[in-house]
Amino acid sequence: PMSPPSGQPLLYAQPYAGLNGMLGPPAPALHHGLRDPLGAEEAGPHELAASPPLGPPEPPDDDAPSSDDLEQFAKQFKQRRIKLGFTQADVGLALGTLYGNVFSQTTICRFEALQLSFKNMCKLKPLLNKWLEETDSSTGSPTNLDKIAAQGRKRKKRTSIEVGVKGALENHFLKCPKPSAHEITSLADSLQLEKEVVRVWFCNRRQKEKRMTPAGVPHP
DNA sequence: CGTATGCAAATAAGG
DNA sequence: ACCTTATTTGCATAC
Repeated sequence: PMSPPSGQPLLYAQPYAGLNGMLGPPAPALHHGLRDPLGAEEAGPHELAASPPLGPPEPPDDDAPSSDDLEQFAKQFKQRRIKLGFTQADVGLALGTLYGNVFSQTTICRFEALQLSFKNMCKLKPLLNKWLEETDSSTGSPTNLDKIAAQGRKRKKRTSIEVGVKGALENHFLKCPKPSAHEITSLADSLQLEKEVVRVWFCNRRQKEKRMTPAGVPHP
């Protein structure tokens, strides 16, 4: 009586590293040795099949990389990156001033370590590949024209909420998990936070709550 | 110093 | 305009 269809809350499954035998209904217990302090949780049979070149609504180019392709690319990317003398942070920044989306050192790090979801990896690969070509090739790339910042920064900077403020929010949450728009505005004002930040905080907090409370507790 | 990670903001997509 | 669920990122800080 649980596990709704396609229900896979928290934790991203490990996409690649094709080590999953495709079968084995109730016989997991096999995990590769990787950084995975948590995890060890799986419920959704995820068929990681290489999407064939077939596809109805396939956007422009962009073939469907296989897990192996990604693995290989990531490895090669890191190797070349280092050879060229760039740090992960450098790359993340370059992507920003070059294509508009900045990425953190963290993300580049995870890409190289294949620690992102399959879909996410596919999305970032073209970007990193382009940077690599741009930077690598052209030994003689004359003066690298660092374009204007062109802050196409699309993503909002992550807000760091102070512990004290966090406590206050937590307090309110206990009293009322779903405050009205008005209450949120008022709370945001008193805590000196943007209303949107507070609204999202509650959304995320509710999500966390569900995650912590396994289904149920039907009748205590 | 550059890299790896835990926790969790911010976002995406369907209501 | 806001919620929910699922995911993508990244601040902070531990290696």
